[in-house]
Amino acid sequence: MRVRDLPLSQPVVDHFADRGVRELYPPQRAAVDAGVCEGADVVAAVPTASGKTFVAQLALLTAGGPGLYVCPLRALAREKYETFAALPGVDVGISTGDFDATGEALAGNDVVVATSEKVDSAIRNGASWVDELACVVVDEVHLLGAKRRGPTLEVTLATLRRRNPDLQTVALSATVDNPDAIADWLDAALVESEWRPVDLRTGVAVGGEVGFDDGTSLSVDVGPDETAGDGDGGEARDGDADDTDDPDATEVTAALVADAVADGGQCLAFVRSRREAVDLAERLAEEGLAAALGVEDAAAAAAEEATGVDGTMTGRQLADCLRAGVAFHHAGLRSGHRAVVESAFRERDVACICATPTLAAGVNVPARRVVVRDQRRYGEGGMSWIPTLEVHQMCGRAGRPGLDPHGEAVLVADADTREAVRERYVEGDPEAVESQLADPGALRTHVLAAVATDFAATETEILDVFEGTFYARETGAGGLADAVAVAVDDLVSAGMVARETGGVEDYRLVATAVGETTSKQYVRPETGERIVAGLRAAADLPEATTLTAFEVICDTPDMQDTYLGNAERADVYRFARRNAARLTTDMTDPDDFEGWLESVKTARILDEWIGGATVEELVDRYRIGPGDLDSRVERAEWLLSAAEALGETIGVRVPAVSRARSRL
DNA sequence: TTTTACTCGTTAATTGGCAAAGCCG
DNA sequence: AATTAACGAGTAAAA
Repeated sequence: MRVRDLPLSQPVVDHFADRGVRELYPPQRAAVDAGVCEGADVVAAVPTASGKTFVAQLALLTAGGPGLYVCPLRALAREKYETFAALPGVDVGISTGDFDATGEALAGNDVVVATSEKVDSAIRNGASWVDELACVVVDEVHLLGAKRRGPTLEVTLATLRRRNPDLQTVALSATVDNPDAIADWLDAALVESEWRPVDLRTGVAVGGEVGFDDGTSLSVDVGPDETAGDGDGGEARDGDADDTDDPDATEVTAALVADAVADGGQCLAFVRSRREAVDLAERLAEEGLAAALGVEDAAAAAAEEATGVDGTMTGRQLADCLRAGVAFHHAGLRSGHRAVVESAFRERDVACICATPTLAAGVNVPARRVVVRDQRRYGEGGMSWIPTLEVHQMCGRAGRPGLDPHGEAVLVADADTREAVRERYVEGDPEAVESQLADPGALRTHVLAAVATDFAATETEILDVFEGTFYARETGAGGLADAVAVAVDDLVSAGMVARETGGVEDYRLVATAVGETTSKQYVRPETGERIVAGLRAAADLPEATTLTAFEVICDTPDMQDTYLGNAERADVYRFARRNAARLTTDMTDPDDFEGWLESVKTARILDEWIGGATVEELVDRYRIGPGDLDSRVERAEWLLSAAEALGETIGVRVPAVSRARSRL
């Protein structure tokens, strides 16, 4: 099947031909056969990099009206926006929390790219363009199994489809265990495929020996390379002979990376934590990878760029690594640093990125070889195996179409774990996607939204709204009845929703003014409640300052918490005591004292930030990553604006809130 | 004999990432 | 639960 036989305009066909796209990949052909170009609903469960974006473009280009492309990450939204904007004759708009490309009304665009939360928010705020859509494409739809964000995705999609029954729905998923359930939910045709444009072999490494799933094997030299020559024996025995006993996972990883780079291929190495990503990068910097790849100059240029971002310790470490042809990548990095790393890797100026799982789900950075050093991670209830789905996404980054003969994914294990790792990740299937809508917190949020937008005025009508969700299709909406009743009660006692007598049944549910503002500002009900209480308390304080404002917004579930080390606890405690007159919480009062102290720490950081402290100072005074500071500042802006709106709603003015906001 | 360097064992600290407002005619 | 950083004791080598 050829591109020029599809119902696309000539300029579009030429556009694809310019990029070497003339023939369809098998999964794309299957999607066309399923009717993506004729308005059919389709679910495509295919590996990453097997041409999902093209399927999305087909659906959006052939739909008889405006289209919406929903994806989970802002960085991905940007990437797709650029891809779509390159299509001839297509007006594209983008709408994410941090970025509105046009500023002009999104109604005029042929295609809008947005995150799911942004779409949800647009619906709550009554944006008109969502009702005029002819087609919606949901990328990474398996995310509806995610704890917090999954419910948003399924409720949003259900609402869109309910308000617009003719809407064509195309959902793109990673390979999961139950794509048929997702297809069933959407009454869509299922396209399932394991096909990839580049072969992928997956193997398990023990010591320097790798056994791949296709029967081939690979052997690399593991051992400390700083030993000048071997065989001097005698007293130096501890120094250089430890390659005889179990080499540790880091050394095996280093050897695997060095081996691939010697062969001209780039690598990604995944580890468990941020610190270990940095440590591994520094270890690999000793390997002379920049020289092996012949990119010393370009690597030095990238290091210069990284140095230019800021003067933090992290920045210096990154620059040092980049000079050696290595990089690390995790959420503690500022976006400027991340961008340098990503583009340097794509330009082939960097041999290896040592990363936490950020990179697995993020922007496109394919490599010849992927090494997954750690397969377990600390979570609730101790150390646990990383989900198979996630490891598969890491492995899926191996193999650059047209550049590598095949991709290789290597899981590092030891003799004891070899079989467990093989069974779980090489032979094992990814997990099934399960709805998280029954989670009480998620339900409260979406019940409030349904009431505040006038979609529902009774519990029965709320259940109708949820009728179209994945949860309802899997379990039956009736299963939600009790949970919805509890959520309504919670919202009533929180003052977000009121019961009014009259109407068809004996009472109607209406959102209170506070409930409505909370929903429109897109904060959780618990956050709205906390802010309202905090504003009232602040108004009574004799000396409410910006610190007061920060304390209120940091003590909400919408602000991420900041790690409070043992060494700092006493210090933060003294700080809280000193500033008791400016805090809305009585120190003897909070049930969750630890959590509150963390909030105070965050508030303190933000207050020093608006007081003129530099990133460098805050980063080493409070031991947080530079990127963490940025993201907290961003959230604070949002939450302070929500606080202002709520203050106006309840008629309480706290000047400190506006002052804090304007100084951020 | 004193000082420094290094090894080894014990204990304490630390452990992913992600999104969210406004609509102004 | 597991890994690593931090610390301190003990020992060998150097001054």
